[in-house]
Amino acid sequence: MEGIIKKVLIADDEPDILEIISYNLQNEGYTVFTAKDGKDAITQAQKINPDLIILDVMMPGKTGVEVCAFLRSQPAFKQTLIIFLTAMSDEASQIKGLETGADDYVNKPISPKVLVSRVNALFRRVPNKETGKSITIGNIVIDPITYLVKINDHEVVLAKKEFELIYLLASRPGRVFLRNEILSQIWGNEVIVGDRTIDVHIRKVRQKLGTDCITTVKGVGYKFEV
Amino acid sequence: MEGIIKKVLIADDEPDILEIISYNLQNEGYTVFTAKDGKDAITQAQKINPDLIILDVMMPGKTGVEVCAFLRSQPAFKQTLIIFLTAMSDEASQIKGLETGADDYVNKPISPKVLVSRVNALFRRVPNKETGKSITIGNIVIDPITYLVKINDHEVVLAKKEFELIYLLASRPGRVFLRNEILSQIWGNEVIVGDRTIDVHIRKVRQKLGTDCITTVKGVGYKFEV
DNA sequence: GCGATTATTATCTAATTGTTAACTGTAAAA
DNA sequence: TTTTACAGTTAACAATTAGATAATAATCGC
Repeated sequence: MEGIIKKVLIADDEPDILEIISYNLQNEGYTVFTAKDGKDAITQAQKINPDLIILDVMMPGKTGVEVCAFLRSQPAFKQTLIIFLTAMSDEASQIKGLETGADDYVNKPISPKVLVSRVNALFRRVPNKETGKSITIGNIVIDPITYLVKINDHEVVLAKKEFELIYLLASRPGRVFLRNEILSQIWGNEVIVGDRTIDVHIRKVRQKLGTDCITTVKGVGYKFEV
Repeated sequence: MEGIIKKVLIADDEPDILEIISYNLQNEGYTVFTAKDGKDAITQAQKINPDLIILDVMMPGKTGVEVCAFLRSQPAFKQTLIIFLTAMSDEASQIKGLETGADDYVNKPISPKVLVSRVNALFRRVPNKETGKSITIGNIVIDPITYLVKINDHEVVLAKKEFELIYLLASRPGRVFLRNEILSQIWGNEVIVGDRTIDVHIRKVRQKLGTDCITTVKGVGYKFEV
């Protein structure tokens, strides 16, 4: 059943906005959760693992941009859709917002109907979110919430990049990920790292996991296989 | 190899707009094509198969919305990203635009930088147009996603060039590929390799596959046959 | 700020993959 | 039958690519 009904988390400190957006999205068939500030948004996101998060930029405590940056640094939320909501319509903040990893940026005052259209458009493009859930393949369990990998119930502790690597590869078992894809998914498009960096991480993962579940496809990339 | 450089088609009847957007997208590394009206946009789209189409809504002849609706009705363009550009900022047209199947809707006056950010955001979300489908012919499956060739469920591992060769030939079974075509498709037009290079690769593929599914057409080229 | 962990780079090595060259086989044309 | 024009075969060589390891840099938690 999961994947059919989409979960949307809305974070805004203005109750009115929360209410009107909730109402409109619920009407459209989404399951809506709300958060009243940035910290709350993160807590809730981790609890309910939503398909989409709508973030007000100006919130007390943590701003929407900070929340987005934090979530995007976690493998579990790399693929989660994020829309910014803001009163600041200036160019610079819009660009900044989109570059932080948001999928859309909507200026206030908001037309609820336009927002709903934009939400629909995003979901049309990304039909089923494949991340956020723990992945089980054979005797290996990879859980992005706890950052733990279990092999035959034996826990393996991986560093962040190592975890992101195995999680990415395991998200589509068998599929070859080009080095470029790995770079843009894990390091981002702006960051430039040397050629051997991926290899070194791959090596560490292979070492720690013991099992050789990562196959090299020379000249192409790597893939997860059991 | 394709997949890394994205092709963007821009359709607008105002040359100034075309130019400024082209310039900014080219700077960002995209390959840009332009069309001056709706009809032209469709012709070009079919010719170059772009990854993203930016459509002005108000164009002489066919409007952007009509172009979008037409393209979306064709299987080849179901996955193509589409952004509307428009002076009409009213709610209704925005909703209409998004519901026609557009992925984003940007109001004029356009900030080129914001547009570039939005284009980047879309490509970030839809990174790989799943380049290449798996080919099944008889008892042979050639899958570019996993980089595997299966013969009667028996997996054969090919090197990169070998795989590219069989994939190219199998993409049009029965059709003869001239040696020149093979060279330009797999090696590219700049690279110059000796006459026997293709033969050697063909030989390895034949050897590894066991089955002789590659037929030599003397004086012409090679073709895939079962 | 300090120590520990994690990430990246540099360098070397090993392995694989790609190309060339020289030779052989073969089938059609002269 | 001989010639010719290709393609096939093979092995040697070249180039590319990834693995290993150690050293350096950056980051995190206290």
